[in-house]
Amino acid sequence: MKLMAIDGNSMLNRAFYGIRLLTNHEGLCTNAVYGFVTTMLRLQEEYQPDRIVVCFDVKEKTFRHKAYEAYKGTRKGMPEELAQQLPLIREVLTAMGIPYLEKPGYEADDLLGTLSREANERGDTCLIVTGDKDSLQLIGGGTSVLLAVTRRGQTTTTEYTTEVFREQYGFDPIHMIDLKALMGDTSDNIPGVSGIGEKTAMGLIQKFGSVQAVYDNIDDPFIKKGQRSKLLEDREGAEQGLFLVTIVRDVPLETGIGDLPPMQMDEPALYNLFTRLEFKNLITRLGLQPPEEIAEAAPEKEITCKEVDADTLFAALEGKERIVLTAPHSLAALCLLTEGIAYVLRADQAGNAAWRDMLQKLFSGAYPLTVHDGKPYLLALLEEGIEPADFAFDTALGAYLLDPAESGYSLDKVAMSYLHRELPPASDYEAEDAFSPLGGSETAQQTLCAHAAAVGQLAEQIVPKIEAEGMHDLYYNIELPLEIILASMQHYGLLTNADALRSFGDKLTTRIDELTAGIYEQAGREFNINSTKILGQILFEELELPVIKKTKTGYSTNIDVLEALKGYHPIVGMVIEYRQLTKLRSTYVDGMLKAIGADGRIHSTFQQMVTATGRLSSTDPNLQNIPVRTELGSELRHMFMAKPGCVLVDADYSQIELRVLADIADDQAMIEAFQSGVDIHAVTASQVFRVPLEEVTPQMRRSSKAVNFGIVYGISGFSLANDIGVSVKQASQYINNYLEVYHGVRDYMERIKEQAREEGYVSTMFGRKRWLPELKSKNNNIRKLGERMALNTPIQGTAADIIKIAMVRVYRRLKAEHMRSRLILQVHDELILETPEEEIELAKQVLKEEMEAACALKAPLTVEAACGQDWYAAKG
DNA sequence: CGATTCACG
DNA sequence: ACGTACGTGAATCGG
Repeated sequence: MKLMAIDGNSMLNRAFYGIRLLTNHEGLCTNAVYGFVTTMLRLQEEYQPDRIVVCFDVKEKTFRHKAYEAYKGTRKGMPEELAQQLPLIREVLTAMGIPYLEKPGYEADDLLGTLSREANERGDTCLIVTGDKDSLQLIGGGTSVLLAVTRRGQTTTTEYTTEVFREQYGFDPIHMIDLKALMGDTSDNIPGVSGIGEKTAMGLIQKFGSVQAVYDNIDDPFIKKGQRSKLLEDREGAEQGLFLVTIVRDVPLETGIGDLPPMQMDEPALYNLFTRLEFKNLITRLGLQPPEEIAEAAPEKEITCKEVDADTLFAALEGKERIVLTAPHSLAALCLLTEGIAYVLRADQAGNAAWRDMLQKLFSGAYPLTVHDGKPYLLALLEEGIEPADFAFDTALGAYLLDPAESGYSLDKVAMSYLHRELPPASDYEAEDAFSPLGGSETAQQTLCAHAAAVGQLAEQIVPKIEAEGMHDLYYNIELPLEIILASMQHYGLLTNADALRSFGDKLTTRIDELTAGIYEQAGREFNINSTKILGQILFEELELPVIKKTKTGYSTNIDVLEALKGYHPIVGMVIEYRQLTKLRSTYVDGMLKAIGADGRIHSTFQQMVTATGRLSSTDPNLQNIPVRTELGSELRHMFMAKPGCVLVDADYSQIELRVLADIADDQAMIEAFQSGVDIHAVTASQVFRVPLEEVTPQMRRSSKAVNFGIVYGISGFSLANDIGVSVKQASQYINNYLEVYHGVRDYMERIKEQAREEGYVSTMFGRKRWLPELKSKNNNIRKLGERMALNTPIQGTAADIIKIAMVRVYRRLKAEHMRSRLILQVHDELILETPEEEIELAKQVLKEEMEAACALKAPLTVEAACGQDWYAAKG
């Protein structure tokens, strides 16, 4: 028989430090357990042992230890994130049917030693799995050691037999004890002979074989004088070392080898456990099935795949309640799945006009299409001049609402999360020639059908979950209709003046060249100004300017630091300007030029499934961070224009987040402040400083404005102080005064944190949810971060909901009134239309009305609209 | 590919 | 005693 005996503590440690922290939804750390299980499975497969047993340390603790540990909140020397995984691994082992041993007063080593001895005496072989070299002494007589090394998250093992060990160390494994006894080990509290290190000890044992033999031959000329005196001086260290290092091999065990049961997985239990731990790929790998009734529904349904023409298709789709659509984004082919039959159509089998007619009919809204990430299809249709209707359901959007903090909602990821299945890659059908008459399109069709089946199964799970979470309205009235609006915004794009952009860039370059020369001169040499590392050296080492702040890799050279250094050296001001100008040139001038399409317009991508709060984001290029705060930067906005005969109409909410806060917190004082004054920061100042509105100084207003912002983010005195340049004490005083006046806000801050802790999530006014596992973290900083998220997310998220509602309303109103104005941009609290000149007034009115009516807050929303030939002018 | 910096709301 | 404002995306450096 072959026994595999695993050092549980050593392997857990290895996994914990070798794999980045993983947590499940609830914030439970799982990386060590995950690494342990995968390593164990791999070894089981490779070595095929007849029995596996895992040994753990249980250190006896004195009362004093306990008190100390309670104070520290952790086990001694063990991070909490690892400690909390100790009970988990026992649960996993139980579910896997793998026995484990622990005995108070003995270390895992001792149990391994005893088990291996017993095994060898019975004539069985034993494989010890550990990361601890001390165990190498156990090799021999039928026992070998698999020594584990973890690199880049991968644990590899080397099998040490007597021969392998001898080859490497030059002595027998049992003398590992002697080696360690001489050299000692501070981390294990083994004294060793002081002054004797690894090299010397190794030489001595190789020559003499054991500690005893070394002392028996202490006068041997091989031993150098210095070493001899050290050895003689500290013989006690060696003796003690021998005792401490020697693994006990006769622990009285209740369980003998013969009693060990073979591994027997309790699959349902393991399924549940791995589901809780979110070990999705282990579920797949072990082929675990959900317990009982779901197990019946889960097996992949056989679907039939047929290539058909349009007429056959429409006849088959008539009256169906759900039709799943998959296709390459080019729409070169379509796969429509309904009631177990997948119909495939290919553009190359139809005439151009016929294909277009078919698309028009299919996407007209007459057929309830379910897709996964529909925006690319909508975009392709718009490019064909076809105006599609909303989809009936989009599983990607659903998955996003159910957990907006995930990183990406590609079909393969979502299928993995919900169906625990690996799908064939979309590249099978996204490839340019996937449906060319020549190419082997068999795979493309099959994958398309397989994906359709997966989307269908996803919908079966996600549709009811959206209902159960109370997200029906959020989903069907906000997110789903928004998809096509975003597609159309991307489709229209924003007209951009490339020539003006280039000449602005040239202007920047001229100045950048001057600055570069000036900076080199001041530094006394040429260097890469863009390199923070070198810039740091120049400023803080060569020019010896005071170090204000450090990053974890070196000196910080960010704008706050540079501003603080401005008075010290003329180079600083030049660097500040250099930074600003190069930023403008590379990110904006060059970046935008690269993005201008053949039609002279920039077609950004509006991402609907990225942010954890519900906001949109904009990429390739990002049009939501075009400069505005500085005079020079805002000039860039001249480059974004309306086409001839049109203007840009820009409408933005005034203080939407604060109004949302006033409403959510139901803070009377703040609601009144909004009702009474146009200048909320001044009104806040007047209330916080208890002076009449007329006597509010600019300084007071500035402070109040910073506090207003800070509150929304989950303020601290420290950060506010940093922001407005007063002492922490002073800043904390401001916050206190503020919360004194706005006690509804103070109550909200407490309430929301507590609620979030209890429920594990926060939600917006419209039912958007964000899970906050951070609140359960043992790490104080992470928990604090979680609290700030709990505070901020309902505010930022509700504001995001509101402007999304406004977008849907504006889009529908423009359509209903047959206007030619088009929504082209959204910047979080701002909407921009491209509007024919004759519609300007109407467009402003539509924007203002629909945006203000999007949500009736106790502090009512107000919108300001302006227009102009370009974005600069339209900003009012 | 992570870290740093900086642009926006 | 310690670290410190929410949410994004892009460019750049350097290991």
